[in-house]
Amino acid sequence: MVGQLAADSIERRSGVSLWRQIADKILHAIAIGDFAENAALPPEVALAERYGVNRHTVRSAIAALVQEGVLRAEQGRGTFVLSRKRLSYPIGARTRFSAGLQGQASERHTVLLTSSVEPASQRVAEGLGLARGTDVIRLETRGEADGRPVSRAAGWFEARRFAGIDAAMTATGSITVSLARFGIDDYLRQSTMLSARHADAADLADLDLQPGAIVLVTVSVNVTPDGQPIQFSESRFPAERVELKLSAL
Amino acid sequence: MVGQLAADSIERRSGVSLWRQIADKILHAIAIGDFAENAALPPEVALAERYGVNRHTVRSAIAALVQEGVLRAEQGRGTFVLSRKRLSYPIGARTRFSAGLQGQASERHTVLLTSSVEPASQRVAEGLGLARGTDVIRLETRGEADGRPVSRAAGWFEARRFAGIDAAMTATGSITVSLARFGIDDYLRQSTMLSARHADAADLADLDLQPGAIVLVTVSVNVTPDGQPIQFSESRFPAERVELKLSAL
DNA sequence: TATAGTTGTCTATATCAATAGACAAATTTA
DNA sequence: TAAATTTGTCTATTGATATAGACAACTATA
Repeated sequence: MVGQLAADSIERRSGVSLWRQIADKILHAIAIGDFAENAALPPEVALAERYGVNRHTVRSAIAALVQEGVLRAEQGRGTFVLSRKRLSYPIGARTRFSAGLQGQASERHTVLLTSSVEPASQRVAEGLGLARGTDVIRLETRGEADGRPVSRAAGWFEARRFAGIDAAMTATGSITVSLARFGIDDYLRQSTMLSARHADAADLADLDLQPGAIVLVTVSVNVTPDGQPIQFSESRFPAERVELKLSAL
Repeated sequence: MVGQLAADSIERRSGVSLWRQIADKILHAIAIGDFAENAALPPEVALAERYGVNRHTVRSAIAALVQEGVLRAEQGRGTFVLSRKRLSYPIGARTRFSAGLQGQASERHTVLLTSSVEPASQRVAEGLGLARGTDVIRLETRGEADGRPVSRAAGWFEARRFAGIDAAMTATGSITVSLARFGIDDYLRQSTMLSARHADAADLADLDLQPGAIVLVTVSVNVTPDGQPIQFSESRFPAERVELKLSAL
């Protein structure tokens, strides 16, 4: 006996199919460490009995997770866990992407996907303390750990002050280093709003998720030590691969 | 024109039904303030066209939200928004339940549901720095704002040190005040782990949710100013009614 | 080698989810 | 009052979801 899946029941006529709910439960069990890497899942008939559903329904759930790269099924042997526990992503006053993931993933980096200049929307202007419509630079980035996307972020900077930050980001691959080129040696996370929702079409593509997944969303403002706003950002994290560790803000 | 719903598409064959996805989108739009209280939703045919689905599918989504108490439909007139924006629940070093919700809800309180003594599980023991199996008191509470549940928490305290905290909680209705009776004038949130998942059967009952809803889950340890653990807790928040505001120390 | 245990595939059936169209009922507006 | 707009109800059909049972294919082990 290796792992223990939650025995609580599942909901019918909920708008969420039974196989999706069971897949979520298996993901959760793996995420909290109920199954070690390469551990065998209970046989399909046992899972079916535990959740009170047909074996084929369990198979649908497993098929989705195999498709997702979480499980590996071997005929005659069993079904095995491929992926490790969720990454624990730190959120704090001095959160820096790669620093906090040390020891959890052997390889990690941030990719700049697109950059553009646009007029500040209402919320971006509010966050940065600018007039609405002021030109801002938008950087779209993706954070990856061991080749899997673990975050997708959009960051906005005042265009006049940070002209060329997109090039710096491309060259250095780091927001922190890029900001240093503009004389920002230190910055703090001023405020963070946190919510969760179902992944939409953009999330599915950006984070390589399967439909029905859940994303955590943070909206935050970074400021200099003297309180001057420099960056407004919205980040999305796949809840099945990441949990957030709130440290001293 | 009053509100603006996200134009992005919805996912078919995802394990999450179209009506559930549309209900989620409407909830989100209300939550971020796209619709004022008592504002009219676009007519069903308009919504159906926007999402590329049949009118009856939109009606299923609306029916679920009416059932949930979020919308009110009036034949011949339209469909109207009942509930306000999400509560912004503060999470910080000194988070106290009711203090942070001032101004967002006219009435708020914490109800003690059950209390019991049990041997500490592995994670509770770890969090409190006790040996596994040590007796701990478990308090189950529900936070309500304007009559609607906004949180459901389980808190564990060392039984020997905090004997009678359940009675104090019943009498005072406040964890903070109860702890003061044991000489704890101040305490800090040491660490918080944050995740999100689909609501299970217990969440549905505890938080008065509809199947398919999403809950935010925090697991945290409170300590005295000199670092001594006093409380281990797990809280669940309905993502459709609450967002978390991570504040500074 | 035989047997038990496991995943894979097939057929069949019932129920839920989604589409389609028509019209009724209530409200607002011209 | 008449017309336009909107929600409510009904029937019918299609596709996805879930159940049920049987058996094949593969693996490990007695």
